[in-house]
Amino acid sequence: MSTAEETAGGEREPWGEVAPDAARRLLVAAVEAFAERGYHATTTRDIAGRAGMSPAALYIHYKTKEELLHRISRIGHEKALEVLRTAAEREGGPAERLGSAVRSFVRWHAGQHTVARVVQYELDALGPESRAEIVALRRQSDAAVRGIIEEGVAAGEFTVTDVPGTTVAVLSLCIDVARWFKVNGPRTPDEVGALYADLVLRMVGAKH
Amino acid sequence: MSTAEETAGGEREPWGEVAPDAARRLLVAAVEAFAERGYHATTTRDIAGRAGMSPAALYIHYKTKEELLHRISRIGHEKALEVLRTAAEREGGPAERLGSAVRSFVRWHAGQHTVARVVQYELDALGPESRAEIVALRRQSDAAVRGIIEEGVAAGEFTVTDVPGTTVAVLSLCIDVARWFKVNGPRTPDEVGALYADLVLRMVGAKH
DNA sequence: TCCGAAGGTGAGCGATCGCTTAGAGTGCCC
DNA sequence: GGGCACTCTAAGCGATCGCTCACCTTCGGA
Repeated sequence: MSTAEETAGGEREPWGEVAPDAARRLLVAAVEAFAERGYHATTTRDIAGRAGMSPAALYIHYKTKEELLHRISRIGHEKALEVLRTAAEREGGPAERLGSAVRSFVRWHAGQHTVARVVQYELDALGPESRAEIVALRRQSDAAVRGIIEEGVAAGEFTVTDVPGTTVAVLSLCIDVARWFKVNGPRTPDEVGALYADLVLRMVGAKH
Repeated sequence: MSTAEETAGGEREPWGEVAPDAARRLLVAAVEAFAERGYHATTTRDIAGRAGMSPAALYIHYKTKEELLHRISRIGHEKALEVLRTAAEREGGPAERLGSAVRSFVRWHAGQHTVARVVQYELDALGPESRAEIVALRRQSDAAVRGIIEEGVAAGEFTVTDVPGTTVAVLSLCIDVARWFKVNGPRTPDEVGALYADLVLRMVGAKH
């Protein structure tokens, strides 16, 4: 795998684009709190406390608690989509590209599982217009995966009868990693990614 | 498939064992509310209102709001485990039994997706002792699936290198159905179950 | 040297939360 | 008919929530 693939999506500096410093610290604190307790169970006092600030300081940088969730969701989804696309658009046949996409996407959901948990499981807490924006990003992930599967079927490399259904299953499998992955568990994000890439290639009946 | 397999887990009368009538109505209302908005975003006034009662009536039948979630989680997990085991213990080879187990388990998570959503995604809202009880039930589901896969590998019918990892992936795939399944979507619970059974048999490299 | 913008705090407002209490209605057994 | 257990309601308590306001500090530029 290439170096570009490894660092795509800013896995090293997840929130480097957020400024100023206090706003970034609040956002990082919110990600931790939301991932641990969930959006509704997290208080603004808890977020501010984790960032080493008073409760009122939060409202200098963000209008509401929901805006914090919205910013986290949008940036997180964009990172995940970037990771997926970078791997999906590399050179090679459908099997190589699907395997690479799943490996990268899963590695991101495992390695950044706190962000991923918020991004994937707290969507309902957003208002209608914010949620619509995020759903649009999600559809692009779906289209990217479905595109490779369709290509593989057309090229005779995959044997899939229900392409939309298999696409949903593949994405569901990858996303749910964020729910069960534990940092102190028996597997590294890399190992889970490799396992899942193999499983998905079996699901689409890839010839090897 | 057998009639026993179709009705296992009380898919027709999900809360028939809960008495008296008012307690069951409150529990059904809580399932709906928790599934729609999440545990922490649901108020006791909302639950009582859906059941057509005053807020205070809730505390005649349940000590706290958390006890309601605990009861829902325990009963729901027991139903899901019963569905899984009934299908897993039927006659036939590993491939037939794994396919049957996945089909039934997925059909339950799709058909009872409101219950399943609460049961699978609101676990963190439970206290330590309640959560431990539920986690124990979940381990039994894991053991049931892993058992079949190990059997299939031993019999030379499956080709799986990482049995625990594949088991986690299979269960994750099935459980996450509760998150994305929509009643008015393009597929019935039966259809999703059939699709997923096929996908899982491919994942384990079942010979056919 | 003075000033205004920017970033921060302590105190607290109005609303709403989970939950409790006092008492009323109902049916069943003697 | 009287007593009692059970079920439910109206009212509201104390705590905590998201968020606001008045005020303080810091600092770069004219």
